[in-house]
Amino acid sequence: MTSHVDLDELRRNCGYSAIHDFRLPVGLSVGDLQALNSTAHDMLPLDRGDTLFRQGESFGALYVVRSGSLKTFVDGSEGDLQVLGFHLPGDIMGIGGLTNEHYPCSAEALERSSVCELRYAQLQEVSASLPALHHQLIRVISGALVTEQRHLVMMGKQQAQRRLAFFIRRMADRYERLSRDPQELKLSMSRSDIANYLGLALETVSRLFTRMESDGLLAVNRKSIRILRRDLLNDLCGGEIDI
Amino acid sequence: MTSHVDLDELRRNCGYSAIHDFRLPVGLSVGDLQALNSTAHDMLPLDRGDTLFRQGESFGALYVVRSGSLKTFVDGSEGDLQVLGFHLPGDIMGIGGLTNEHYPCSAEALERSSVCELRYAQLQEVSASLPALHHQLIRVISGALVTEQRHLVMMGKQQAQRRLAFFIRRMADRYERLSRDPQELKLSMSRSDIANYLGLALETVSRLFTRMESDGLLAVNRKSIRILRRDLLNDLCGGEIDI
DNA sequence: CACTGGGTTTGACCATGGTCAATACCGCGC
DNA sequence: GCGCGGTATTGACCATGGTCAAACCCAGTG
Repeated sequence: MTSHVDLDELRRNCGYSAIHDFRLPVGLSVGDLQALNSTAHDMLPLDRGDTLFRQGESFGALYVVRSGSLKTFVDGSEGDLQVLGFHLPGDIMGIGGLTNEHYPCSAEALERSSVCELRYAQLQEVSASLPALHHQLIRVISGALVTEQRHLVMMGKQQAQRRLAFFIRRMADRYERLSRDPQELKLSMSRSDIANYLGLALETVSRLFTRMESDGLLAVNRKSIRILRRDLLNDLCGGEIDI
Repeated sequence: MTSHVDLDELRRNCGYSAIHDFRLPVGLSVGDLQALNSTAHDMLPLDRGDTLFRQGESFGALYVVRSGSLKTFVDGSEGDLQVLGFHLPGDIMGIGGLTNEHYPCSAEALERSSVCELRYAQLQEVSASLPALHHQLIRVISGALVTEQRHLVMMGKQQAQRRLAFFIRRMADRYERLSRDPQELKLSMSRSDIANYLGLALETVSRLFTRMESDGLLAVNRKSIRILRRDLLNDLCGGEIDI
């Protein structure tokens, strides 16, 4: 088991982020964490619009967000594009590349962000001698799958407003996990990104924000969103967060 | 590497299905395959409507479809339900349960089907001594993630017709992989399942089928679909199958 | 400080596809 | 064979949300 001091030490370097997503409590000892940590390399910070990896590029590493945020998306041969997800600190990216040597989507920074790199070859090496880490890796990948399924459920909700409500609530949940104020969201992505993510038109999203504001549900100011009535938000979502 | 005879031998028992989805060429030797095979247990066949596992149930095993087909779906607390996928022979199910001890969705047979069970405890045991299998497991899970992303891309297509076209084409592709005739689909799921899967209304799907039929694209007879003009189908999808 | 430009909001209009309802079809058991 | 029940098709209607277009706001720049 890990003592507080050691975790705090790790927190300061890149490994921490990895640990955050390799969610504790895990079966990893302090030594294990240090081994894991040794596979993590810091990278130059990304500026808004910079690409971390591009769809089709050959796969080499997983990435963990340290600060800032990124989006992942696939683009079809004709301009059509689908945003797959938004990634906050602690999130792991590039998992889809594990199947077949190539990243199946692109990742782009939404604001100035830093990530660290887990070169897969090294990760494999380390985890070969650490069954706990191996299992943890599997859990993380499977977790990404479940996240994708949640996205799907959101897209299935026929009502536009429910989709957006769902989106906002999940953002708030993620903020809470990061021990940020879950009432006060700072959305780094554009309306158009949100719309695409939800399968809606950009204008619809904009309209819905103003509607929710005039319903007293939110206070919207550009990219800053304050949740005023969480209860009403939950009502809109309909159904609990069971999945 | 595996010789033909050995593969054929395995084909006869449950392991084959697993191998099919643990896609070859893999780094597994014949011995490895037999070890893998030893973890697979046949189960009593399921009848149409039978449940393989239920959302929320505690996770214990992965399942490989041997014959027939199943659907997976999540249901929210109020009647709303989302179909996540349809599973044909060779497909692995239950992967979402790896994250947190519980299946995040339910699985139900669409017709009389047989599956085999890979108890996870045993799988872990075997793969502990087989790095190749371990890596392969990771690839499979990641592959499931990518499949989910493809579903998402389909849901993102704004046009109902494009969604259905996409769906049909992917079904044909899967048929081809199973070396069935990819022109002649036997859809085991109901219109309502398809509609839900695509985020459409059941009536819309029905209408689209008849439209496509009168456009000379398909021949539709209830659950049997014959693809007459694959080229036109591809046109409808727009964009290539790049992802 | 004005100017420019991207992202955003708002409005008006209309098409796509959802809803409700009736009918048709097929398989199955009696 | 007949009737029944579930599934699928078809029709009519209308609401939601997409599209086009204009106005707006703020940030960054000269």
